[in-house]
Amino acid sequence: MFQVDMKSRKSIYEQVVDNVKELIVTGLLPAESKLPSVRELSRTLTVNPNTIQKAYRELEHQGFIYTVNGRGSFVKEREEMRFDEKRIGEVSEDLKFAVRELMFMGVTSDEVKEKVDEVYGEGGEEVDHRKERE
Amino acid sequence: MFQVDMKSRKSIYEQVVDNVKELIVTGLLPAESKLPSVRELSRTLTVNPNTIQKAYRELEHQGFIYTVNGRGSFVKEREEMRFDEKRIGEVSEDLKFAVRELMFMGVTSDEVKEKVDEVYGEGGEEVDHRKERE
Amino acid sequence: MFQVDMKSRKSIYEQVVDNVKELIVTGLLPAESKLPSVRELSRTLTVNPNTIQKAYRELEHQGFIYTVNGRGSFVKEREEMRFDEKRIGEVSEDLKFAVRELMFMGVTSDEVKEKVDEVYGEGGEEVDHRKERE
Amino acid sequence: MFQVDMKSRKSIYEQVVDNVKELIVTGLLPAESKLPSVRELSRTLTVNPNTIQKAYRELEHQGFIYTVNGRGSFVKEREEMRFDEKRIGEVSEDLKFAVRELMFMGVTSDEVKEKVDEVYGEGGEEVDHRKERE
DNA sequence: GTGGTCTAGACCACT
DNA sequence: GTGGTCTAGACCACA
Repeated sequence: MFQVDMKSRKSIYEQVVDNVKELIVTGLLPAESKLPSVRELSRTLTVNPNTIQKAYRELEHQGFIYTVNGRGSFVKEREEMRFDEKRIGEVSEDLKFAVRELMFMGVTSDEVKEKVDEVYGEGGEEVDHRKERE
Repeated sequence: MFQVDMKSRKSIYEQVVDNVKELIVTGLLPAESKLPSVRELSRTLTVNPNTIQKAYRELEHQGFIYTVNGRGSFVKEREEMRFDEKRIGEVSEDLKFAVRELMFMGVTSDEVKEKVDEVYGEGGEEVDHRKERE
Repeated sequence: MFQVDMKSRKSIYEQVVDNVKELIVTGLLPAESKLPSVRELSRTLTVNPNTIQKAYRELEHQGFIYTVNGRGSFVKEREEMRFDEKRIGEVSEDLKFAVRELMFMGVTSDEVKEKVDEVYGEGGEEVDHRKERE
Repeated sequence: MFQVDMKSRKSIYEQVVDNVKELIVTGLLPAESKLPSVRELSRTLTVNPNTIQKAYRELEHQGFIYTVNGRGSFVKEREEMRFDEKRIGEVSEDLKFAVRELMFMGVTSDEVKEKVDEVYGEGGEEVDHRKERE
């Protein structure tokens, strides 16, 4: 479930951030579930606890998790993720950056939109919980 | 035509690389056209020549330009550039990662596609490379 | 009447301290009234008794309550509490610090004062202590 | 200009954050001015470079400064501080917390508002630059 | 047990 | 020179 690639160009803590984010966004880590403790994950991945803590703090900054001092870190409720215009702006920039590169490599606008639809297809059943329960 | 943003978190050499790529793909720098010399561009942008040197080496490495000792650097013929599927796959993953996060924050599929269109709008008339190749 | 937020970054014992203070200052816990016993409150809030113990000690230390062995803890007479100017000065500095940041972010003086009024609204009828002393 | 109190209950990095923030908000560190380098400030204050870096990163997260890799950290233009609702919400909570405590200690609403006005008085001439130039 | 902070010291990339 | 990352190991507060 958790993994880092020591050979990656991405820094370790960044990999952890993206890793956890992915798990949350795809629903594998549901709201209110407890993340592994800093020490535990650091043992699992055999990296320094400080590195994990840095990752967790970043996730907190980005609004994905919350941390309680003597108890651990937990996934935030989606409802409690305040609608964060700033963060949306940042991610939109990342998006555009990737789109530019794809355009650049000859990928058409329609092909990109197909990829977008794929994602909205994956998470489709997660988007509106009420639908599922009916 | 050439510009760098001193306030960006991106390193200067990376900005130069992206900048030149952009100019090539949009056709502003056509095949076989000569790039400014390292010294010249370093003066224009008021950055260290080493930085430009590094950017040109990277562009050569990525297959966009070629350098002839004593004469300068030139844009390759498009036929000689090949965009590998591997890179497209990697960037597609980046794209999906951003899309998932936007979806998670409540951005709709249509809004994402609007952003995609904005990028393809920037690029202008050069949107579909295949046309040219025909 | 008593409550703690398990998701808060504030430590539980700090929350209990603030909670009790609030009840005292708003008059919901009048002078000489008995506080719930450590064990009772720890059951009510489902937290460790040590945590409540610590909170009560802190409240005693700050001069809000007093404890009689074997009988329990009680709210002090207001005349016996004294709020030192030093503490008021410190909190005033915190206040100004926050106000400066809000000002910096473009929040107007009137908007800040609205927020102040909201707080004084919460407190209700107990707004002006001097009245009582007369 | 910069200082930390090793005896303070506040952590060192938090003191640095508040310290720098204060300098920025009061205009002593104008937009685009360069902050001392991580290493330099760490020598000045005789604390570990990591501690300073943590403080700087926090300031970046909060939108007060920006950092360029090989060049250093700089104060952001006020205009570039995107209107950050989330941050305003956080600081508003800090504000209310202080107000509650003041209310609690018998300070009247009007007295609090006086303090607010003091701050807006200090920074008054900074608020609208155009006024000054006329 | 948990997270939070701090130090000392190392290595890397970019300018 | 600059910041960015990482490690090892220590101490504290809180539950």
